[in-house]
Amino acid sequence: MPCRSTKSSASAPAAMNILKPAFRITIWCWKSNLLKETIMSQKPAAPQQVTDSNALVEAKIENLKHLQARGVNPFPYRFDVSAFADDLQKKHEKLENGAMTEERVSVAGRIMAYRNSGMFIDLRDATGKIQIFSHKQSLPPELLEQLKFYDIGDIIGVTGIVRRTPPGELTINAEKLEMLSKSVRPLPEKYHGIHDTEIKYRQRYLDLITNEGSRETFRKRSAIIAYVRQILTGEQFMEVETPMLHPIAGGANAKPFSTHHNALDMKLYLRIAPELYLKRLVIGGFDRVFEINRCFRNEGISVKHNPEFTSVEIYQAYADYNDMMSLTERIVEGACKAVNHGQTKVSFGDREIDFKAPWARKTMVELVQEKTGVDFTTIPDAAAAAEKAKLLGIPTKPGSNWGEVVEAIFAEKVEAELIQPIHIVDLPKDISPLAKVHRTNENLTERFESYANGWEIANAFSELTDPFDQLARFKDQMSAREKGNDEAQMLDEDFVEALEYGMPPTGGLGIGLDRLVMLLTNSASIRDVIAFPTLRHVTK
RNA sequence: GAUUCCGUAGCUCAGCGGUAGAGCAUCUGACUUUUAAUCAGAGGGUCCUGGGUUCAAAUCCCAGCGGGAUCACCA
Repeated sequence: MPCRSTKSSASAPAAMNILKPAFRITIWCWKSNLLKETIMSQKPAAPQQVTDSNALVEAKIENLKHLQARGVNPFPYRFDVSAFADDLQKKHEKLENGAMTEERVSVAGRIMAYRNSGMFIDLRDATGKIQIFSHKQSLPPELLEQLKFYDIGDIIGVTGIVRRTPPGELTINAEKLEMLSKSVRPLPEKYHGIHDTEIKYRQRYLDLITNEGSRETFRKRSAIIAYVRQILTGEQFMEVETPMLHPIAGGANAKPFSTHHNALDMKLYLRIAPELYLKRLVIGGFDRVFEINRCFRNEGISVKHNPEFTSVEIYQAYADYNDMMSLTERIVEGACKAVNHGQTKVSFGDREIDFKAPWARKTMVELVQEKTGVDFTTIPDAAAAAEKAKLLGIPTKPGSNWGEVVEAIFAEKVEAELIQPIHIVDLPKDISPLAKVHRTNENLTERFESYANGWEIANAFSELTDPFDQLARFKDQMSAREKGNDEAQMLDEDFVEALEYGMPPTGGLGIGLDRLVMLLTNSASIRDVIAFPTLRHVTK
């Protein structure tokens, strides 16, 4: 807890005793360390109240009091851990059943199971599980006595000798036990764990304590992000941070969250994309930058959408969208191997997806033609294209431009069938205001979106570097906004000015990391890969 | 936002008009090389909330709250 005040007090320690407990906390903040320790070493108030109570809680509090009565602090400060469960399991993999070692270790973790009146405890730490054996042969009588007051859910430290029991369980023969934190609430059922999705999301810690699958998902999420960082820094990309509070919400077509800065009396938006700031850094001379970023979009929540989500945006000067395709493949294939035992194939539901590079590449209009038989490049007029779409059974919004019509048909007819990884290339200019016009077709841009499992997982362009064209595109977006499209982009004149100083030809790439984690962990919902997904607030 | 399904003990779930149930967890005791430990016993409920129908509602109907799924918007 931050202690911001340096103010000292002349109050004598003795005076503290007459203060009510709640008031003491306030005072802690301005005390010297010495005085703080004096206060903290005082016996804490008898713990009798939790936020709500029942017989199960009371039973644990009783055990806590028993420990205190024996002089045990149920919430001590530290413990010297010398080994982790999984390391021990691996190290002694070949230890024979019934064999002893001479290795004395100290482990710490949560009691997950308690058998034979505590003689056998399953202890779990961050890496895995190990059994603890408490017996009068090695454990002093007073500790054997304390063991009665240990409960499932308590966090304890254990020191002892590693052995393997005759039935084959790697075990520590406890010579010393130490209560490290008393749990006063019952853990969920040990066999089934937490199934209630609401508890899983609102009290993620309970999900993590009880469900190995959830722990594994979040470990893989971390490994995937670590891999992305590793491959990019290995290729001389520089990790940077750009603002999350934007005076203009740019870089994507989306509804922003808005807020207000009091001191500046200024409206600010939570960023919908870091794109325009990252490009400013490229203009500044950082030729290869990336940001693993949280974005915020004030839109619907679904199995694939959370209001805040994580992506990585990458910019590489002197590269184009072809380079970005191969970079996408390197990142995704490599991340897949990193969490999938070196394999490029993963199961997702009843599907198998193979991320092995190179991926297929097809243009958007080509795929639309494959599905509908209509070559929309021969119908460049928006109204005629919309008419054709209607004949295909896909109504478009009135006033849609050509690109929006093509995109709508693509979304309706093609998208869901893009199961194996594929780059959809050369998207319409109308829907790509930050991408460079295609070098051979003025209605298209050098932009691609990568799909897998029917989901967009990456979006990239040869970045638009021409300030005159960029200004024109922004103006088109502005007129779309005026016509009621509240997701059209805002005009960012400062960004155009930056382009006027000269931006090198640049390839830019964004990858949705939550969706990538979903694919690589066989997770059906984005809420299963975001530790604390956005939920409605509930007051208990 | 629309449609639809769900909400019962701390957890996982049965019950679906007629006295509120099981397993785990908890408590008491037994046992002591177990591993979803076992054995004997006990306690534990706002059946999400509020209305309604009925002799009788956890159960049927309506509304609300929360959650899931699908759709729309979107990545």
